[in-house]
Amino acid sequence: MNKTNALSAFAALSQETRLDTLVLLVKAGSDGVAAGDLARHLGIRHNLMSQHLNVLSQAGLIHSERQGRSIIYRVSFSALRGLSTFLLSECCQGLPEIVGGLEDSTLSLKGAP
Amino acid sequence: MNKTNALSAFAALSQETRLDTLVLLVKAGSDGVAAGDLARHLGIRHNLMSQHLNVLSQAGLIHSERQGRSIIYRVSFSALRGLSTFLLSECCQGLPEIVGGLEDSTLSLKGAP
DNA sequence: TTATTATGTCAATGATTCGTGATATATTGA
DNA sequence: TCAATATATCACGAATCATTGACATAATAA
Repeated sequence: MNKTNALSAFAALSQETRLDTLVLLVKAGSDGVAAGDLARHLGIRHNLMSQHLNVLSQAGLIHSERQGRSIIYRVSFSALRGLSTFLLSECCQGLPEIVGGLEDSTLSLKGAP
Repeated sequence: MNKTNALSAFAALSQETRLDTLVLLVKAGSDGVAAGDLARHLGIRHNLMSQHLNVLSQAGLIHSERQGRSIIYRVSFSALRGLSTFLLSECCQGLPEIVGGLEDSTLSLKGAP
């Protein structure tokens, strides 16, 4: 994840519908979610959904795969990991004042059932 | 850091000059940097710099303080920490596939001289 | 094949954003 | 006080973005 990728990713996540979409896809995990289901969940039209999905795709944050007449979208774990690393290492420079102890606040989630 | 704050922060960081500005301010730490020095460093006009600084301020990512005729800008450690937590916990849901082992890649920086 | 379902693409429009030029405010020094 | 320095604000045009409506494509079912 270089600066250009990160800029695209930040831009993609700066829009509420797209941020909501990403969270839905993260929660769905490797199952993924069909484009239509995403649109229904978010209460937006299918063509607008399609365009937002395209932005997230271009940013490399999600991938898609056709399954029958549906198209299943899945989050890219590696891209999200890359973005997280970029934020912590490049932006925050790994400063303890910022990232120190961050592990704990995320570990609490990781341990939850 | 709630969703609205995070959206503003992502928007602020989706522009190259502003991302560069934030990194400069993180590197400067609690010393901060004067607005004019930032503009000179980044090779942009002072009024454009001022507007970008305003966007970062509105997003809560930086603060300013007048010092003589200069205005010193400093990064908000807590805001950056909040944004990092939001990304890891809310967006990535603390999934091990994404955030597992992230500590190590940032710790390596923290330890560097 | 025809109809239906699921999704994508294109063009248009209003809203927002980026960068510039001109002007205004605050601080310091002569 | 007057001039210089440092920064902010305002107004403008160009560019980009979000949303809509209309049309296109792909897969399945009748």
